[in-house]
Amino acid sequence: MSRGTRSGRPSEARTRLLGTATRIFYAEGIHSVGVDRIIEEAQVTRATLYRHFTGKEELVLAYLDQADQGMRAQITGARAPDAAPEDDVRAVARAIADGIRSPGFRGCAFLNAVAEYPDPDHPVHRAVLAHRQWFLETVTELLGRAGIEPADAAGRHFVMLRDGAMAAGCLFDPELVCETFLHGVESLLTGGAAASRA
Amino acid sequence: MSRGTRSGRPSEARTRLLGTATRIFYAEGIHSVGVDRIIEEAQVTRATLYRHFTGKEELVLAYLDQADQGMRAQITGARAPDAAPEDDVRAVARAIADGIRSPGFRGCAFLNAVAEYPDPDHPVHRAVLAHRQWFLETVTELLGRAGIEPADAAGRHFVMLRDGAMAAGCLFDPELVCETFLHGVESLLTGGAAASRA
DNA sequence: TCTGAGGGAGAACGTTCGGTCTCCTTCGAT
DNA sequence: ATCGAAGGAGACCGAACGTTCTCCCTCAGA
Repeated sequence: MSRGTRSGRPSEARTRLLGTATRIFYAEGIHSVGVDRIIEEAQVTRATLYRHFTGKEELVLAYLDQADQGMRAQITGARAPDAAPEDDVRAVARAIADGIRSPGFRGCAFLNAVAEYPDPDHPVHRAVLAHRQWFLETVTELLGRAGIEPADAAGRHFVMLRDGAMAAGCLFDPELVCETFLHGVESLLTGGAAASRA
Repeated sequence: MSRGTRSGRPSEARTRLLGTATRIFYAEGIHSVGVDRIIEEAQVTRATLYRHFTGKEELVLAYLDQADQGMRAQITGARAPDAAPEDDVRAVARAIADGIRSPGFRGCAFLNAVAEYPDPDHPVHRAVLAHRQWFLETVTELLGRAGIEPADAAGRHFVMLRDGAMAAGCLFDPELVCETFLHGVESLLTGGAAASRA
């Protein structure tokens, strides 16, 4: 999918371009930033952009693809090979909470993107759907391994909590959001016996 | 706030304008639709738009204000004066679920809007925050009346489920989303004893 | 040594953007 | 009867949009 340099790997200008696009798209949205902003901050010329990408849309898709890969790495990194399955779920939840608490958090890149691309047939919209499908399946499998039944309902519940936490994380107090989220995940794991903590 | 006709109420052109803007903004986003589209579909002229609104931004604010009023009406309408407090919560949840299931549902107008206006100082962003604050307080009060303690934590939990449901409602199967949401609300009300239904 | 891709610099393309303007008509209230 | 707001029709503005183009330089691989 990524058409880098003919001879070998990424190309420095392309890396700078994609990195800058990622930072700006995530922080400010997609439709509201023009290619001029991106090429300026990436310190490349207009021609360089269009040598590596067919247009802005492909840049957006590359941005989401990078975010997708980052999240996959984050999740596989959070799982411990010899831990209890429930602890893998907790680790994933903790990783999500850490992201929400981190400075510069601006919500879920995919939920933000899909808000700007409502058309279900649009490539960007489809990329979001594909990512979410993978995430749901991954979480469901993790919960099933942890013995939570029915696993698919639990997976949907987990994703719903996550979506709500990601959406509210940059609109409310992130600490309270994370507390609520982790609490919800815990009661999902223990079957609702975690209503003790404030 | 609404500067309608000098002599009396709304003015028909203004109503058409706001209705069209509401429909298009909700269905397609804000930045990606221009004023030309709106004045064309509202069948008014350019001058008429700028006679009733100072610019596009004020039109966006009016759109969100209308959505806010609609939701307030929906919630006060869902509450029954002589019902048990928990049933008021259930009624609100059911109203939300009905919205998600309805055709043309495209997520939460406020979450969608704030994804396009990340700047916390922007009037549109602030309008979203104000709406969400009202909603959180309203739900928290309802839950407190129902005897759910601590009410503020329960309110945040409810809002988190709602946000997740609204976000996923137009990306997954709405039926499953609603089922998951209502199930989550029920277990919030009964203290986690609602893990029986599939 | 040559060749061709990568990249810089920048002009230019046509389109759309949000917004302002003038001119004319309708119509209700004073 | 008249005055002024509401509205239609449409020209117009400068700016930004995404995109394509030419020209030149550099540098690594064949």
